[in-house]
Amino acid sequence: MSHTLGIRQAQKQKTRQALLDAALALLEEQSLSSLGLREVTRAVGVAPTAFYRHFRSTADLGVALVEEALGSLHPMIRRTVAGAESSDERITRAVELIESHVTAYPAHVRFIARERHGGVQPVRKAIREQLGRFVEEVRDELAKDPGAKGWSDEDLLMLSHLYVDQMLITASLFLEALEAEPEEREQVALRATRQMRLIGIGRHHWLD
Amino acid sequence: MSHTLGIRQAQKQKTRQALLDAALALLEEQSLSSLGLREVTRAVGVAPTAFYRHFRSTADLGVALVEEALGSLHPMIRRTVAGAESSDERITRAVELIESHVTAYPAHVRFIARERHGGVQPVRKAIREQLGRFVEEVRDELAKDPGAKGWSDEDLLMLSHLYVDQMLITASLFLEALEAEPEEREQVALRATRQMRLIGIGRHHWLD
DNA sequence: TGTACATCAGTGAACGCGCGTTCACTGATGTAC
DNA sequence: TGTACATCAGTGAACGCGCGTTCACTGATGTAC
Repeated sequence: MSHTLGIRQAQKQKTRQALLDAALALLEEQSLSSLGLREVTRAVGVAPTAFYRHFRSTADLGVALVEEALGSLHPMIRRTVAGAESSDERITRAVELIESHVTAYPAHVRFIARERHGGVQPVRKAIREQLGRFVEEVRDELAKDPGAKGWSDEDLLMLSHLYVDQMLITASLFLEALEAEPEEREQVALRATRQMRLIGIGRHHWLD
Repeated sequence: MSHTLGIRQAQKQKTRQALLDAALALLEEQSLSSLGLREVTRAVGVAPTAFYRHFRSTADLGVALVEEALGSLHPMIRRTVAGAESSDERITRAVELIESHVTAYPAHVRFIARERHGGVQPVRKAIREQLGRFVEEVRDELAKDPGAKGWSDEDLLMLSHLYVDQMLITASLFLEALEAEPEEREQVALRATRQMRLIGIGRHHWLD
């Protein structure tokens, strides 16, 4: 499949992406379980029936959005954790990375935070699976660290869950602070940094 | 107001509670933003218009549910944190308390987890306010501990946020594991215990 | 290159349905005397 | 205690509206020769 897409395929992909983008925008102010198929097509400017050429239902579209949103998070998480010892400098950099990701993809972050425990089961499942993969990746990263010597696999998993959850919480707080005063964002950053530092200290003395 | 409610008031309260209960049950499988007023009244067995005698809208009902759900959580959180040093025994007891609360009030816990980042703004706000009060209560509890000597208010707040978020995450994991094998619940308990222990260690060495 | 046929993304009319909200109402409960 | 009037939680009909889904369609794009 090295040749360019045909005109027809290219146009289809474009419409599909427009549906995803419109849905994501509409989801800033509501949950997926109340998102209407006609709302989405109206926003894009196509007939309601065109929706079915791309998705079976809004739940199906939601699952596609999970891939899109967490695909864009993937590289960030690895970078954030890589060599994430308790060094203050590294923690600061990690928090900055989270903040810049939220600034770059606020709608994606909001979507994941909202639907992680939302009312649409297949979407919750897709998010759970993706986050599970993140946890494993973080564990693999942590295992590489010399400080992980003597740690059981259970211990490494416990810590990577803690890190992944902490990142999501921090991302969600940055999101809330996006339209607020810069001092509020700074406060979120400071608190998240302290929490990461405390976790780092606990990590350092875990085997004492 | 020491006398018993009149028959009329008592009946009204009963209907109101029936609406809240029915809504909570319906919210196990959907989000508040897609919950219909007619759904709720149908489940209770009253006319749709009766709804307006109690709530302006489903969002208004949602705010009432927040009070109900987090009111029932209040005593638990204080008990969980009181004297929450890193002693393993106390951590184990705290995790057991969370598990038993989730078992006793699964629908309330699910509602809060779902709507904390959900699509209905006034409900998100109500949850944020209640959780903010929890954070302050936990901070006050922590400040009493002798180990908190030398801690700044910022540090205490940072830690109480960490504890409150950790409790919510753990509650949500217990919820997911409710209908699963007992081993899965046990695994959630073990992991949460280790995480609390790690946080406790970090807390202990914070001022080193 | 040109022609004849196949594919299929998007259309537009039509459907039955449940929604939120209004309104005037009823009849049990509450209150004043 | 009894009577006459006020209150108000719950009713039921009616409304206009947007929903998801079906269906036969169109016309640009793709393919075979």
